[in-house]
Amino acid sequence: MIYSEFKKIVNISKEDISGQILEQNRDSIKVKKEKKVIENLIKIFDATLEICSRKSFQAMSIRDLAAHSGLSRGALYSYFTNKEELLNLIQMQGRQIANRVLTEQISCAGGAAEKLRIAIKTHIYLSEAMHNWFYFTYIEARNLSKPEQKKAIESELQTEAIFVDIITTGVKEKVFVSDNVILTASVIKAMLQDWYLKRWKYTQRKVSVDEYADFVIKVTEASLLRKK
Amino acid sequence: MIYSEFKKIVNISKEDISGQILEQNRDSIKVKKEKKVIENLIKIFDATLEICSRKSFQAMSIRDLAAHSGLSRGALYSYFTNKEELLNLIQMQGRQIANRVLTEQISCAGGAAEKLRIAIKTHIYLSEAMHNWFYFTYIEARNLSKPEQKKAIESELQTEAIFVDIITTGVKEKVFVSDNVILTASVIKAMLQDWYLKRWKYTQRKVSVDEYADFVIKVTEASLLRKK
DNA sequence: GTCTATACATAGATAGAC
DNA sequence: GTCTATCTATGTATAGAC
Repeated sequence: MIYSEFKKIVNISKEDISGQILEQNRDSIKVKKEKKVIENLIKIFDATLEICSRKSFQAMSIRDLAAHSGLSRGALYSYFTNKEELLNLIQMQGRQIANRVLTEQISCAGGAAEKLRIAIKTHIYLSEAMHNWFYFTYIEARNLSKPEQKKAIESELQTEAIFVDIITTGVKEKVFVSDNVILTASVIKAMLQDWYLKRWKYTQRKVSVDEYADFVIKVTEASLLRKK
Repeated sequence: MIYSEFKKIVNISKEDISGQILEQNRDSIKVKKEKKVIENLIKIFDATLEICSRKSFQAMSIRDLAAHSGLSRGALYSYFTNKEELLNLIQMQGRQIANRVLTEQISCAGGAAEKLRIAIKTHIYLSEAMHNWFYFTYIEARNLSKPEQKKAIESELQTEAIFVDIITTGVKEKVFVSDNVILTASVIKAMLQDWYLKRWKYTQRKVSVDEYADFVIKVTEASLLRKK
């Protein structure tokens, strides 16, 4: 799998899942024509994420969003009942895309060592293809409502659990050595997150996605594959 | 060095540096009595960081801050000219404390391998002792003015440079093996930051500061000390 | 379905009393 | 030095025209 191919898969999921968002939020979304809704939801989400890569969600006014999305302030309120709900919709959409792509990709790997490499690479590719969303979700997490916060934490722990599973299997199969599987998974996640949290740094230093992914794999394997 | 000792050093620096903050901001701070200023600045900073561990700086109103700090809204404006300046003061104070303690601690180490262990442990201890500040600075970074943002980035890169230096020395002395010193330093930083960014997770799992620090040291050494 | 105009709330900042 | 009262700006959300 090369990155450009990967990006296409993500974009297809994006339109696809905007349809699901409509289904799941029929009551808040006042516009009836499905085609119109999907088209405008994508406009609204993209504009929001673009603005929020520079300032916080709270600092983004509805006036800002209207200007950037091309819709008027009034029209925007046909797609969500209030600003907080917009936040929730974006969370929902992103999580659904990320989950789908991640599980799809990982399912087709063989042994634990290969699974680990693919999981790392896929996660980094994913956060590259959906960079604004990953950054947004991370940074806005504490501004969510309590129930939404809970969902975000669950999603975070679920991703971590994927790594815990892979490593545990690897230890059983005696390809990995680890005396603390959970901490190992935690620091892998920390390294994965750095890619989207400090993107300015890596861009500036011309570190490519693949270079970073390969490096994380190397560090991880140095720890897990080592002989005592 | 054990954590409880370390914490005392940080608290002494805190009062100490509030005095410096006053010197450096004589024109914005309208209150004249030095003792009063230091006392109230600490109240204001602590209250701000406490509130901002739960909501964003923008979401914190001056009314919130007045209630939590014990000062009235009017009185607060005797210590800063506007809300943004309060943000800058807190950045300034935190950076000065962190820099002082970090350089002090690292200076007294021997070889590269020991220096690396001490640098990792000190950074994690520091972010534990000043947790609210580290979290705040990270999460509010993009809401700073351009010049303040520049300072934050400099400070970030400076910390990274400490690790780059140590590793480079270690490679020269042939105690470390690394084909990409900068990426190695980057992922070490990522692991260090996870301690204060995901503190809820580690608290919940009852992972202690020392346990985490030792684990990060182990992962790092597995990568750097490995035989080809 | 989308627009413009506007009501209403919140929050930063200041003035003047104590 | 600190307080309360208040001015003013900004931003969310809605109503009603097109």
